[in-house]
Amino acid sequence: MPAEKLHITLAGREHVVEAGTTAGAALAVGGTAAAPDGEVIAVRVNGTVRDLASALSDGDQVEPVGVRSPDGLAVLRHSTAHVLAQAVQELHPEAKLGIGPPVENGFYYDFDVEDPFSPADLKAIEQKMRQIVKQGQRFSRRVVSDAEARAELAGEPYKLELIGLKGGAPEGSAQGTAGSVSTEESVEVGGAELTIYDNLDPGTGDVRWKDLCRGPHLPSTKHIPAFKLMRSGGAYWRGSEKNPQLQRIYGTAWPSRDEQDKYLTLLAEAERRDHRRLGAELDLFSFPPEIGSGLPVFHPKGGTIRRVMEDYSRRRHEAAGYEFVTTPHLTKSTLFETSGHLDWYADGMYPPMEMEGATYYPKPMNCPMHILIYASRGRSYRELPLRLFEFGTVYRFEKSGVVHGLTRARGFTQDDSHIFCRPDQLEDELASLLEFVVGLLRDYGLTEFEAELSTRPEKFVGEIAEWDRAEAALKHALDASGLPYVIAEGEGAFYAPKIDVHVKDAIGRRWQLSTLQVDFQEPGRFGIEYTAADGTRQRPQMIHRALFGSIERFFGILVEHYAGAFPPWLAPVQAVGIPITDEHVPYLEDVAAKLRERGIRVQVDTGSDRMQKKIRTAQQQKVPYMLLAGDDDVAAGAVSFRYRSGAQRNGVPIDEAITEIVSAVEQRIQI
RNA sequence: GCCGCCUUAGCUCAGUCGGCAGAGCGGUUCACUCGUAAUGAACAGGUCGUCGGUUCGAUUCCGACAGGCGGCUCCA
Repeated sequence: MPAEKLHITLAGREHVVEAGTTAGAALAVGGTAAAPDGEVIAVRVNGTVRDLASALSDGDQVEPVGVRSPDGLAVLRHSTAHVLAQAVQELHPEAKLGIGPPVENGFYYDFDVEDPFSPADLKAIEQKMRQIVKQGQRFSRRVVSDAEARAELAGEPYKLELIGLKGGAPEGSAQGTAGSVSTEESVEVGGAELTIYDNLDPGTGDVRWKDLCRGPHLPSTKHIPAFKLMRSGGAYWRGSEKNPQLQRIYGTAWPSRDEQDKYLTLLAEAERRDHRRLGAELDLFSFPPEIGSGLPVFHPKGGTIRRVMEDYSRRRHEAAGYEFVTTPHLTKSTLFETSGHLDWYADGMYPPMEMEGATYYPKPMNCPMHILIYASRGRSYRELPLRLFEFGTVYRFEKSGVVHGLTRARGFTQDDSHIFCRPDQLEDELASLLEFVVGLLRDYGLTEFEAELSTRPEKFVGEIAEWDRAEAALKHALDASGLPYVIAEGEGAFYAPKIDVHVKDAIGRRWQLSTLQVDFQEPGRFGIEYTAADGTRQRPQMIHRALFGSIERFFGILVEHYAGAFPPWLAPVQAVGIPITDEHVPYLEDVAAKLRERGIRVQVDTGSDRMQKKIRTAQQQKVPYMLLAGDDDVAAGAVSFRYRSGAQRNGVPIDEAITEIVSAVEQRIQI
């Protein structure tokens, strides 16, 4: 028997409301129609996000959900996905529905259609969506039985499949890692019961469209202030290559036009910084088709930056007790048979070459070769930790569709290190290693870091006790580092728990860079040992560590981080002399010679352009310092600065100018 | 690898409803010698990605391949 009065808690305060009061109405009673994070568009009842229209029970704890909260944004975006699907089915009645979850910054919906969507189709669909939004159709939830759902969705084979899955209880998908796109099916059939959402005509109350969906949704489409369709592309049904490919439409949706514009501006900024574009504009590198997809060449300017990056890294590694090794690009197959890589990674390797009865492979990784260096003679506990370092170029046959500029190439150079240590040294070694990694990344101008600790997966090699000890050591290293981190349970490789270090770039994008892994596989497979103090043979611990990941990828990330305006110490051309007239060329050549003596990369623009044009050229090349000289400067023994920022400083005595540039380079400051 | 789109001068792009192509920037040369983001003129530069098919004729239409772009899957 339902109570006539309900005792509920609204945003932490007790209230009594009439039976049958909806959550939205109750919130109005409680005076919480607006939340700090925007218009209230849903509620959290006893911890679960629900529609404003949902009914309450006695004793419910009710919290408002503002549109700018993570849950609120998901409701907004998922509701927009419904509008998208409705528009698509109105324009393309034959389209079958896949799923349509919210994702970071937006949403998507998958459709099975005869012909893929063209840009013109997207335009028409967006137009139709605007009509639906303007009409203010109401989202209305209803609970249905399994049989009812199957009857109503008889024409939607994918929805039927999802209803079927519900019985089989799709396991609660782990929340996606940062930046990854979630395809959680729970959006459709996550709850204890099956629900269908109807889109109701605001005037007649007729059902205009419906979808199997767990919800929750906005009260009506009127609450979608800003959205835009972004792109379409193929996507496998339920994310599996073995399934048919559907057509996915991506969109973005925001609580206001301003926020959407801000987001679109950010995307434009990311495009402006794209390392592939800047790589060509600044003459840094290219991918000659004659060489092959994913195989870059570095031009003199890119080569200079890369050399400076490597030189600095080498110096720091040397100071940190690393020893430098070099290994070949090819190896007999036996090496990768021993390591086990041929068993599980042959697809990712370049195909074998037969030579004089032996089979050779280009190496996809350096570790087995470093292990052979360790194993080249007996090792004493006294020489551990042994830290081997190499800029090792590897080749991986990335599938043709995944090659992407410098960030996903087929040939690249890892700043690869393998550290062999005694078990009792593991913890200290990991802690100092992490400190070293982050310190070096800071020197390249990155300031924001996050880490992820990936632990033992279900399938693993080695002893559980070993794993526990290694995971504890990794965790201690993280705690000591002070880095914010998350633990990804069960996300480790089968042979190693690991720490991944992510950085945020200048426009807030996250990149995964460094990785530290404690390997439980290779030391055993290669049978490496050391002689302990008591004369017994012991197996060393092995740590894999790539700091940049790959030089090429890190290079690409730095290009985007700096938008091509490298700090003076990395800039390929650090200063350009710009004569006011040809007469001042010899004077600037003298200044340039003095700078060169101090190790500064300087050029004098002796071309026939006007001085204004030379400034423009240097500016476009993002040269940090422009040194101008005319009659006044020559008379005063000075130069006039123009900085990349546009700021100027006239009549700077030559010695002072040199000191300024040299010290900016030495201190690695950004200007 | 899969779905879709794209490939014309070094770069960015226009163009040809099938009759051997054009601009701007860049390059070269000449003139100009100028004080903080484009001086002017002339010239050079293209087997219209490659191979095959259709056609009297293909840069244009069709196919395959290569390379690129956006997604998906993958990334030891």
